[in-house]
Amino acid sequence: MQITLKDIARMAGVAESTVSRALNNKKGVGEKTRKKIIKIAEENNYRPNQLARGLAANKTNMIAVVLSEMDSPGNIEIVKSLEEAAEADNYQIILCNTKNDPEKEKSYLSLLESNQVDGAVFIGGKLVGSHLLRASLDDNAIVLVNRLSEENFFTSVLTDYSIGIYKAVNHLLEQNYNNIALVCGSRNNLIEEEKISGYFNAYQEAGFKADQNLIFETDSSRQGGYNAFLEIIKNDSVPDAFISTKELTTIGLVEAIKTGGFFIPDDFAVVGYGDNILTSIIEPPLTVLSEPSKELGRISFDYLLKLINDNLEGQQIKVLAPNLIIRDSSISKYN
Amino acid sequence: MQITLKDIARMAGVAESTVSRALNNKKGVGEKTRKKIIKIAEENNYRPNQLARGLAANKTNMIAVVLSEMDSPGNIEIVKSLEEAAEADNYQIILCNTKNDPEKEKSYLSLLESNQVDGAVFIGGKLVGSHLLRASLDDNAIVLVNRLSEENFFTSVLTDYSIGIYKAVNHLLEQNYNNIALVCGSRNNLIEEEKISGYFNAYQEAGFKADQNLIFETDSSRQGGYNAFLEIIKNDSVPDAFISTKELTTIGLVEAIKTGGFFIPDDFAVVGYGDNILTSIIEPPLTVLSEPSKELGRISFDYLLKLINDNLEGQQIKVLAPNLIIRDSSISKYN
DNA sequence: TTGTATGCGTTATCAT
DNA sequence: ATGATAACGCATACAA
Repeated sequence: MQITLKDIARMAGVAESTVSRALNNKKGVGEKTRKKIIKIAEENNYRPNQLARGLAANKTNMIAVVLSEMDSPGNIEIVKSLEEAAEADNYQIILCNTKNDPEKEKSYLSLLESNQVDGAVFIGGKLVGSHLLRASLDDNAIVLVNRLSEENFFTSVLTDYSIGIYKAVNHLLEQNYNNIALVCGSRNNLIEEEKISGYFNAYQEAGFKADQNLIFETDSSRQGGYNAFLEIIKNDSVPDAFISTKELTTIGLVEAIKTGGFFIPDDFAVVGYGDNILTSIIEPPLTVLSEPSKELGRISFDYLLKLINDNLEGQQIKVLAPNLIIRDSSISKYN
Repeated sequence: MQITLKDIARMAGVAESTVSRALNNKKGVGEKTRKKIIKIAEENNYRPNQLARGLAANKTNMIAVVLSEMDSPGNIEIVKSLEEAAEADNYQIILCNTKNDPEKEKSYLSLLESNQVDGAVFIGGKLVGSHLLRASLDDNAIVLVNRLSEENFFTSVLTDYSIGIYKAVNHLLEQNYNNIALVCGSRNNLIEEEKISGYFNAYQEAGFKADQNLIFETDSSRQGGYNAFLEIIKNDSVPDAFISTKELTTIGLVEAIKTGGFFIPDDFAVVGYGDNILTSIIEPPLTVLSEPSKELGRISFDYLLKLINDNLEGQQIKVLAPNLIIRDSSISKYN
């Protein structure tokens, strides 16, 4: 059995409360007794029982990080960044993978409701469900990352996909690609609608007419991107460029193009998503929209911490713009 | 404030202990009262406070997963698999990233000592330190994954790197590559010694003489692999094949070769490490040693669960062999 | 400065 | 079958 406060108190010949104060650096303890207590604690490798501490103080120093999917390098990057921020503030992270299953999300939410964590950040995923809404009413500390919804009462940190796609389309138009296909996720997700609006905005501003038929929905997997290409080239009007808006979709799309015997950017230009190791090693080097993963992680933890400590007034929404990193895959040779 | 057992008890007009029994499906509760209690609990969205529960029952249903590095796709894969296994058994995962810092490892170990988690699995990393040893004496539930050391008292799940490298060398020799360079990590890690022994074994068995000078140490990063190649070609005797034993090193190595204007496998054959998306999209398709990540995760959780429940007698060591997946990068055209 | 006492929300051991 | 009560290990308000 572990050694407890009581044991230390007995050994030091003082009361438990004194030990508690001494070990938590609270004032009201004589310097001599404090020294003695700390010495004894160290000698015996005393570790406060965090459960008891949490129960008494109503604080666990743990947060839940709820991931919609673990296959996305960007999401992992966000988690890494969150972990660093959390560690600096002495917070532990409980990792939750929902695989986009709302039921799992609901069950992980009970970590909050059962006081196991002080707060939670939800990364990605679909619409906010009623379970999340209720959690917000219960005044829990919740931050949303890259998740959008109609009734959003939550503090959020978002990537501005609209401006991102806008930049990408603009760039492609400048390179004289005019039939730009947009490969995105299911439109029942508001985030995808954002992308589409950026697409139309860019076309409109440039004075071109966007073609509704060049927008393709697919799931966010590698296979999804692969299949998307196969579907697209079945069309009457074949595009001359692709914008892929998810990380793995991008990979699959490029593979499909190459497998089909086509060349990038000669036959098709490609703008992918995510400045990660994948898009940096695939050939040709890919022009991508780069998500500010580090910032997303850091800022969301900042917000969460403030929410936990009641230092955040009202709903905060931070929107970060992705960068367009231009590489070979979108540079027309006929310019 | 959350609703508690006491509240439910009051509403149902029974004692707290009865509520506890009813909600935990323990016997000794009348069917009618049980139904009534459950109904009230559900109506009020009651969530047992896990801290209190853990404190009383000395069980948290949480485990720590301590990662030496998060940049390895294989490690992430292990975590995913662990998460699935854990979720099935109603365990939560606390994610800990040590970045190979022994101090951090030590601090994460206190999660065990402070009763915050029921057990911990350590993935990768260097030698077992004295802190871990002490933890083992304290009878904590600990499982080691892909970590080796002299004084190893721990239940472990290991990849047999020796046999892996052996297979790789054998394969390359068969393809008539005779000067095989081995790129591995620092030899102060026993796991790396394992690799080297596999290398020598294969050479010896084939009746060839292995060249000590063809073994190169580098860190496990992409840059490490890149630099390794640059160093190696400075040598008098240049190899005709490479075996890279880490995931990111593999990527860097291939990049260096290609950047140098060389071709794979014409100028150099390459056997990489890790059957992940990276090695599947890099060109040419890479022959790799495939680590059984899924099994590593699953089995380590199995062991851990048994340790927690005192169902594991003695020290268990499970060794899994990696597969050699042969693709273009190691197939000689002159065969 | 230090000690006493109480509570945090459960589970578990006794009675009844 | 049910209830009263004592732990679990700590923090904290209050008393001394």
